[in-house]
Amino acid sequence: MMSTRDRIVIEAMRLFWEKGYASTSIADILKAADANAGSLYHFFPGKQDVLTAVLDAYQAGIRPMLLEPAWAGVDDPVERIFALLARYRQLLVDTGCTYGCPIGYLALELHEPDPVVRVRIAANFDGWVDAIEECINAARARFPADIDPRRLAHFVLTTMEGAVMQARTYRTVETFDQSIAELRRYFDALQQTAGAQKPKGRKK
Amino acid sequence: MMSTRDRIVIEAMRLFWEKGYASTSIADILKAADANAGSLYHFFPGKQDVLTAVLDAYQAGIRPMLLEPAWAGVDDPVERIFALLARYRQLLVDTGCTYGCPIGYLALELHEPDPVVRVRIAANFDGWVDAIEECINAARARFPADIDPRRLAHFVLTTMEGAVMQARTYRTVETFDQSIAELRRYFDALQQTAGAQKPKGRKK
DNA sequence: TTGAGAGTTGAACGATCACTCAAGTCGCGA
DNA sequence: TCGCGACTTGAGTGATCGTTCAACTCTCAA
Repeated sequence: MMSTRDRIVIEAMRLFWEKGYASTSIADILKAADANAGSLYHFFPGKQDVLTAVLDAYQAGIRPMLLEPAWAGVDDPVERIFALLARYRQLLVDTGCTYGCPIGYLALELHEPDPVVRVRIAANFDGWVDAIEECINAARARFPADIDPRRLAHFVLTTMEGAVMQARTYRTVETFDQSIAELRRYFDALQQTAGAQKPKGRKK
Repeated sequence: MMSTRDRIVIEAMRLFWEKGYASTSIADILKAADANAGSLYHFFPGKQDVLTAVLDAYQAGIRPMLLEPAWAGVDDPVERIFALLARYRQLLVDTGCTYGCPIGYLALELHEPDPVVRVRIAANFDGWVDAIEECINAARARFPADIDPRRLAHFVLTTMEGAVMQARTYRTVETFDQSIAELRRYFDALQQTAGAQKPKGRKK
């Protein structure tokens, strides 16, 4: 059976994702988690502590909930990067281009966040970038020697977050697809420069 | 003399930029604009109408307040793109990496915004992308024939917004600089492919 | 001089916010 | 069987939210 604490965190994850942090009231969380105010404040000193628990839960879920499903059946490291991006595309399609990356959402909403919160958002980004960097390093030989794998990995995150933001604003996956297409072209150009070894398994 | 209505819009622009829409109260705006509640509601039916007025003001200011200062003394169209990005970099530096693009901020904060609001955010993005597209078209001969100028312009916006988001999260311009550096490398690769005509005036 | 409309004043409204707390239920070791 | 700590209950707190409104001042055309 799921504990009250877990139910609160899970429903808060969903609500922060759907409505944002500021627009989600404690009452919203309590109703969704079928709990009372006293229970929530028994586990969490305040609303912000619910947020930090949510961010910790996201971070813990990066590999099992995000990367592993996205990478199932995809072996080529570079294709894994684009498989992950395709995952976000699917998220946009499934929600009518209204819900994007929950972390990026919180990153922009909380303008002057408590360091406790900001550090956790940064940690989530780091976990994501780590995964991309692994892929780039696994295909290191295909890229020019002077590229910086981590810098390029950050650029993939930059593209994803920016593309999701535009897709949500325009309510179209088209802008998302076009940004990813430009990123693909950049990757192709990089790999072409280095000599284009074993480009295997590219879809479509 | 500046009218009460103008003062309200200008202070609301600043406050929405600094604290976000939801976190800015009517009382905040009234205090900053030195006005009373009745005056605000004389000009605006509600808080959301203040927001639409702010978005209209941003859109009207794109050329005179953003593009013209950024492009002063920069003639090369491609360098104008990066001069505009440098403008956002300066904004980050001046504010200790806390304030980024006000439109991107609102775009993510308002999750299921009234169409009236969403259309205005999209219009702001469009105005920005139009400017970039003009630059690309002005240097059309330097790029491969099969690139889509508007698509590439959207990609510049994608990069800017994503880079600003990360800079704010990490509280460093470094991540911003690195993303822009990757974009520069992409532009260089594109122009190299097409034959590299007249690369003039690149700084540093 | 007068009247009317534009603009201003600021107290007050009900709703909702994050949060508190005294009283209660429950499981479990002693 | 007892007692204690973990957890739950839900009414209630003051603060703040967006918004209303009747009364007021000011400007200027008639």
